[in-house]
Amino acid sequence: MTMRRDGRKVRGEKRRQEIIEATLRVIERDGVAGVTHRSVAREAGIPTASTTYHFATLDDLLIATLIACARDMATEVYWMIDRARSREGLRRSSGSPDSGPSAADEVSALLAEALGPRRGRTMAEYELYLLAARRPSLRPAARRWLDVLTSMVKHDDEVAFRVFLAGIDGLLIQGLIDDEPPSAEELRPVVEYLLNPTERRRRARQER
Amino acid sequence: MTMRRDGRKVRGEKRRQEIIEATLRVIERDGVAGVTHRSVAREAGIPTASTTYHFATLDDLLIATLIACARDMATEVYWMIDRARSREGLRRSSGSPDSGPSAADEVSALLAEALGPRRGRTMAEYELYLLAARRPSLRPAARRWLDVLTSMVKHDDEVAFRVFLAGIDGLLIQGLIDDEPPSAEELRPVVEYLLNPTERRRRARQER
Amino acid sequence: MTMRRDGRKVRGEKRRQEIIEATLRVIERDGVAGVTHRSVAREAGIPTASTTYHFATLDDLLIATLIACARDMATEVYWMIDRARSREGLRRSSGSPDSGPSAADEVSALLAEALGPRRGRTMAEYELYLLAARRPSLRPAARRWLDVLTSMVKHDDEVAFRVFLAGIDGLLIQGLIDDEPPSAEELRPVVEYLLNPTERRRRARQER
Amino acid sequence: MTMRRDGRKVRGEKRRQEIIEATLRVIERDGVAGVTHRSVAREAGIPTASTTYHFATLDDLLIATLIACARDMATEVYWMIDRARSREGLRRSSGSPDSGPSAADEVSALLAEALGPRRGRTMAEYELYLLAARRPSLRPAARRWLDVLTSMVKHDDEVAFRVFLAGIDGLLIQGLIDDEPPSAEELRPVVEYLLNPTERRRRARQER
DNA sequence: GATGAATGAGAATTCATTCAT
DNA sequence: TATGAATGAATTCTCATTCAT
Repeated sequence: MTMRRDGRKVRGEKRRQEIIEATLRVIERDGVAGVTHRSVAREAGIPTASTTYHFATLDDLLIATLIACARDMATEVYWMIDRARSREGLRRSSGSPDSGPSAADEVSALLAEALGPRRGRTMAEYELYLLAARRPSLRPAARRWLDVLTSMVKHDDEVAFRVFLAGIDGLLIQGLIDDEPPSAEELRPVVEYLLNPTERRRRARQER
Repeated sequence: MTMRRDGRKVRGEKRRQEIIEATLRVIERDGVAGVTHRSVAREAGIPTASTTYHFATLDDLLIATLIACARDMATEVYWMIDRARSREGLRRSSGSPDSGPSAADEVSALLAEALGPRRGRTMAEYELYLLAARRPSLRPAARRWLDVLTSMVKHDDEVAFRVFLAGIDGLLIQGLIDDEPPSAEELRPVVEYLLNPTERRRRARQER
Repeated sequence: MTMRRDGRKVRGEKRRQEIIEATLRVIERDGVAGVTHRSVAREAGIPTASTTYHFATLDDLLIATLIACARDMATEVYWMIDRARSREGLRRSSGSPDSGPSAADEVSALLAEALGPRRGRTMAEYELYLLAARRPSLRPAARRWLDVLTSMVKHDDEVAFRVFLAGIDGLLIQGLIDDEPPSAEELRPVVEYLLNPTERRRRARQER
Repeated sequence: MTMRRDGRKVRGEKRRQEIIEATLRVIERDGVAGVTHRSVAREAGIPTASTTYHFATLDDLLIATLIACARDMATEVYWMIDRARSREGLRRSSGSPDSGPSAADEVSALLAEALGPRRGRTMAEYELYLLAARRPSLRPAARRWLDVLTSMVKHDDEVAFRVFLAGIDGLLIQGLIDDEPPSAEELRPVVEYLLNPTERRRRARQER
């Protein structure tokens, strides 16, 4: 078994990646409606025929791009949770329960970022949702981040967890139509509320 | 002195309405991407030039349609709340606190309807959100239903109310990418939680 | 015989004038190609149907405008010559042959103005020439200024006069494609030569 | 090692030439205003999309065509002068100063031809002037024939030469709005005057 | 008379896709 | 494999013109 892969294939794969990245940039800038073989080729600085060669139909291109986008998003969520756990672990072992940012702080910051600097990307992700609403084949991709979260977070309170997931989506989509993107501070109380019923309960129980 | 308006203007206004309604049907069926002067004219059974006459650019057409859509939606929410209040008033005066559907039942039913029979319309509304995300001029329209709710419902707990609004949006958009539209029963616990977390908690404690 | 004219007719005539003026502005700005019933109506701030009412076809509109333009131009040339003659008469009677601007100075200044501040108008006039080249009915209008000059200026040297007329047109059209409009100073020697080659030569000989 | 170029590019270039030639025919027939992607395709006997493929915008098409037209014109002027020089050289060496057509004869004949059989082409050239007046990028092309003449003809009298160039343009454009194209005979005296006013006057004096 | 509505025609342009090299 | 050329099919949009009020 040799590791040597056909150089052409490697290059081809690279080209595919370039195209997908260019497509994502186009979606961020102009929305899914702005995606054409030509606009993507223009964005990537390659010949039009190259996009049609690697993605015969526009659908192929869109699906590949949106799946890649969902994959990235899921990966990010994955690492985010992973980092959060590490920190929590450290915190516990060090016996300093109150130091460092709380989960609500972190989530608020992430939402603020999604609605501020990464606004284009967030819009692209919701266009993915909407496209998936019309095309069943895209639905698994659109559900990816929900799935990752669901699988990684232990949720003793099923309902509270579903509310949390819905709340995040609602905050994001509503944040997209605010005239000014909301700041982390503005979002924090709501996020806290979403995150913390359990906590509150736990605390409530401890208080008893 | 008569209020007689120029008959031409009246007919023109009627034609505009027809076009807007046809556009909404196209959006429900094929999404915003499916809207063209031609497809709308086809749907309305009128000449193409008639759509371009009344809405010179595609944007004019989309904006007018989505604003009309938002207006309808807001009106609906308005009446919905109004009916709910009447019922509550009746219930109170009749002294039968437990009869009739609860608020959670009603909201769950509405959501299930939005994701089932009225799925196309719901998708159209979220396409409005997304378009508004890119076009500030559409934002007031996109916020209409939020505004109506905010103005009509007394919310002593600001944060809980914001969570409720976000949660509804999140449930709807997530429901759109479910393979099977969720039933009212599946939605009910989450809605209940959104409507009255404190209550829920209290009950939960009592059950223990 | 009463002077009372139908008020409506008067107003109609005024409207026609407005339209023609707006058309000329459009030609100056965008060329003959930019003239449409609609663009003119837009420019004049009146309903589209008003332009089609007063000028049923585009040709009617263009012809009327270009004839008006030619009329203005001819009138201007007429007064220009008239003023020049008055001045010359004054100068002669006052016995001061060298005071005041020479004919060459004046013509150079006029050309510089036509190529500078009045560039748009000059382009419009040459568009008239070109349109007249294709439409015999416009030719008399296009020849107006040549005719006025021919009829007003006594030209003992027929050939020299024809050279003068051709030279002026040539200078103007060439001036239109210069990157910088030529100044009166740059034009003066050529104009002087066109106006009085014999004189010029004689002087040159005397200087030797 | 062969110079073999990609056959596709060769064919593409050929197609471009065909389109440009068809465009020039359309301009000669109907003027710049008659040029549309469709009319040109019709004239060339090719699909409409082929014109839009090779010249994405109408402007690209017009500019390419008018530049080609200017190139042709300049080339013609070049050879014309070249031939004139050869003849003059022959004449001188043969010691027969008066035989053959004079320069004035030749220029008059050329002008008459430009206003008669080649009228369409001449109009096209002046449409180039006018388009160049509005678009700086076309000006170098529009000035081509002036430049060629300027560079090839030795002109000890700068002013007289500028008058000559302007006069030619003036005669042509005025000839275009004559009801009957002027004959070479009618043009000759003026051309003679333009070519050699000094000489002419001197001769006139000697005759007296 | 003036003007909004209406519409058939056709403009430029863009596109997905196919083909040949 | 990669890419220019090519083209049929739309798409948006503009227009001249007609008609009814």
